[in-house]
Amino acid sequence: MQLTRQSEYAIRTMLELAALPYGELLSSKVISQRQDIPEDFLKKTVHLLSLGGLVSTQRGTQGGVRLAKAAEQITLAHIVAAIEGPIAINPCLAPGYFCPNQVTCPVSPILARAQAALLAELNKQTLADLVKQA
Amino acid sequence: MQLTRQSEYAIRTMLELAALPYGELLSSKVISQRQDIPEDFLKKTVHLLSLGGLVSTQRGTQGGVRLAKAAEQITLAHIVAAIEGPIAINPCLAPGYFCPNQVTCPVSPILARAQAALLAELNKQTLADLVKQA
DNA sequence: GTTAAAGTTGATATTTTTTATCCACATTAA
DNA sequence: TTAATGTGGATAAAAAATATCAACTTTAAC
Ligand code: FES
Ligand code: FES
Repeated sequence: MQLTRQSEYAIRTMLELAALPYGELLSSKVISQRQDIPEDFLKKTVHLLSLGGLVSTQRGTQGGVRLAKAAEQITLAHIVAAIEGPIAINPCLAPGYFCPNQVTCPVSPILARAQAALLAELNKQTLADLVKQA
Repeated sequence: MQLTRQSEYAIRTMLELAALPYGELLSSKVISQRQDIPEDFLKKTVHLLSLGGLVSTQRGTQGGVRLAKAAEQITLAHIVAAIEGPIAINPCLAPGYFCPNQVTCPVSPILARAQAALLAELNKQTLADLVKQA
């Protein structure tokens, strides 16, 4: 019932990027040093963020990572989903999975509501809001 | 970000018990057969529920497990907490842990709110409500 | 009293997931 | 041309979750 450490790495990375002037690049190496995250592991994390469309990357000398869209359009839920996949507090609630018991299962509606509430909160504030507060 | 299978076992067990006339015993063995849960693993799960004050147990022949309080006073949140400990979607939010960054950390308030929303939903309906629906 | 049914407890094994490391490669700006 | 950087895949190490085993205690039933 916890976020993985990798999600936390991703959040911290996104906060670093969002604090920069929009469009500016920061290398994984620098991020890993500033945030004390294992460099090679962070690289993969950044790659996941990239696949999720949250950051774009630039190879080569002076390359790095930058936000792929405005910080106003990014929320914690987006970041977590990019790393861990769609948030599902129970396998039965994962998209694409149809549980055979679902019709009679009295638990699943409650979990569904709980999950929706969780998600709603994670979407309430944008990355931009977070940076302002810090 | 998921409930463990053990929590699911616990929920299914509690539903079995709540379906019984109040105070009636059911042995771990029978529950494990009905719900297709490894018996020895279920025994430990039941023990956790017992430590959490949700069920009481009776040793010896004809012994078993029964609800320790009315199904109206038990929610999913209680069950999960008995198995996994206090629900914390992030280590920083675990009771007793004081994160040194908490003062400046912009993420923690959001996670705290998300966690509260999750918990509220998990507490909204009682075990008794669930049994009625099934 | 004996016995068999049950919960208790702790050790250990297995499996799965998460985290970390390593390295060969592709791209690109300087 | 070269050094900095992301890409991608393999592998290892660590941690957590799940499962199994076995010796023990309690207790109702006979
Ligand atoms: S068991 Fe799958 S929905 Fe409840
Ligand atoms: S890092 Fe602990 S509260 Fe944010």
